[in-house]
Parts: sequence; structure tokens; C-alpha cells
Amino acid sequence: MTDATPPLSAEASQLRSAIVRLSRRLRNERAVDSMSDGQLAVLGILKMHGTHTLGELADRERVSAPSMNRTVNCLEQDGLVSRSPDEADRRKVNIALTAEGIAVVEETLRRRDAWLEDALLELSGDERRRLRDAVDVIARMAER
Amino acid sequence: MTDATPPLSAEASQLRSAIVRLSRRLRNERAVDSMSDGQLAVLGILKMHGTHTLGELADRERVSAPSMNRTVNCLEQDGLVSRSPDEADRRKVNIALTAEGIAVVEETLRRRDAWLEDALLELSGDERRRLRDAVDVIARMAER
DNA sequence: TATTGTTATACTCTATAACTATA
DNA sequence: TATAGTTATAGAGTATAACAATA
Repeated sequence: MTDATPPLSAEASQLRSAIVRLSRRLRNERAVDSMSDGQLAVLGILKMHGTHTLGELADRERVSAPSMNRTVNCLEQDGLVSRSPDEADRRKVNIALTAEGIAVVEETLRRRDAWLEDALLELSGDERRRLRDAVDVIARMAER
Repeated sequence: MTDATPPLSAEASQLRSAIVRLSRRLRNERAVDSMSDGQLAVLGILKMHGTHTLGELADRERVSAPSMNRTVNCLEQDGLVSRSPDEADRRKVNIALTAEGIAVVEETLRRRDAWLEDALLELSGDERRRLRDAVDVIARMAER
């Protein structure tokens, strides 16, 4: 597709702009509009990586423990997560998704995917292939 | 690279995950750590699209006018933007970047690009080409 | 004594409603 | 009378410091 290698700086700048803009557009699609980004992020972590303690959630989201405590309180009041004391170390509290929490996070991801699926269907076969070929490279860069 | 077309749902899901994660990683790189996302977004709009009125900025960021007013107050106090009454319609106020505001937004973009440039240099030539071929597709999807 | 979670308190960012100046 | 911007006030979300329970 592209033959000559363009200047590195232009390549980085264009990539950054495209990634940030698509991400912002995606974020608009969510199951519960009243839910904050922070709350949704916690549900996503629990969905993807299973039960966490409060401290683990705070570390993952790079947020203070009191702040995460408040977020978890809201989610607990809404019935989306449950707290239960850890058997081995009773200082710890395990936070897990409830059935309703699972439903909310799956619906949000479903909406975001649905928006993307619509967009993918408007692409040509070649454009879709180019996107597909880049996905694993993007994912690996994010882990850096 | 990829020959068979995978299920649309898996394709969308993997793309969403990769885009969101790389975007989050990029956001960490900024010139002034004490500056909020909202403030930086305003500087970015002014840098990219030139002078705006308060209402235009509020509309673009999908935020209320009082909220944008406060954001602009902070930027003005920090000397990053200037207010000047519109000549034609004196109800309006034009908000523009100062020299210092230009420097801050350029430094932030430079940092983000620098991080990306480092990451690009660690890729193979083939990986970089795949990324390059996808950028304009991603940019177009974001505009949808 | 150190660690985990929680409460107390304050600051920032957001919003709606009311106000001022101009069209 | 309508519109652009601002001010007043209140509701989330965040942080640091202090506290309680457990290791």
C-alpha cells in the first residue's frame, strides 16, 4: 500500500491523532448514561480479570484507595458489584461483579462493538483488511 | 497478511480494545501535569482550528457554557489563552492561544509523538507498514 | 509495627438557574 | 424578545490525613 517510508514524526503524529479521535468517539457508546467513566472502568476490569480487592482496583486505575472506595460504594448501591471479606486475610475485601453488573458491562461492550461493526461494514474489503492487519500491532504498542 | 475474513464481531471487539488501550496510554504524556484533560482539549482545539468564541468551545467539547467559562478562566489566569470582545457582535468573546499556550500544546503533542516514535522504532519494517496503511482508515472511522 | 480498608475533609470539574449586556 | 457570556450555587469525583481492624 505505502511504499516509501515517510518521516517518523509525521507518522507518529497522524497515528496519535487517529487513535485518540476514534477512542473518544467509541467512549460515547455505553449501556447506562448516568454511569461515570471510572465506574465503567471498574466493571470492565472485573469482567476481564475477575475478582479484585479494593487496593488492587485502586492500583490498576491509578486512583487513591478512598476514591476507589467511593466508586465501589456507588456500584454496590446500584447492585452491580458485591463485597465479601477475604477468607485468608480478613483485612481484605473481595469485590466481584453481580449478575446485573455483568449484564451492564456486556451491554456497553456490545453497543461499542455494534457501532464499530456498522463502521466496518461501510469499509471496502481492502480497507477492512488493512485495519485487521494493524490490530495486533496497536495492541502490542499499548502494552509497552 | 490476513486471508480469511474473521467474524465481524470478533474483529470489532479486538479493534475497540486495542484502540482504547493505546489511547489511554498516550494520554499520560503531557507537558503540564497539573493541567486537566478539559483544559488541554481546549488548547488543542484552538491550536488546530484557531480562535473560537466561548459558546463554540462549549459546543465542541459538549460541555455547558458555565463549565467552559471556568476552564477558560483557568487557562487565562495561567496566561495560556486570551479573551477579546468580538468587533462585529459585542456579546461575543473571542478566545485565542497566547504564545505560551502555543508552546504548552506543542510540547504536549511533541511528548506524545515522541513516545509513539520510540514505540514505532521498536517495530519491524513490516509492522510499521501495516500500521501506516491503517491510519487513514482509522481517521475516517472516527469522523463517522 | 505494617498493611488494608474506611471515614473526614477539602478541592476541582461539572451542571442548572439566575443575571447582565448586546442584538 | 432572544442570545452570549458570566455569576451563584450545588452535585459528582478526586485527593490527603486520620482512624479501625487485622497480620
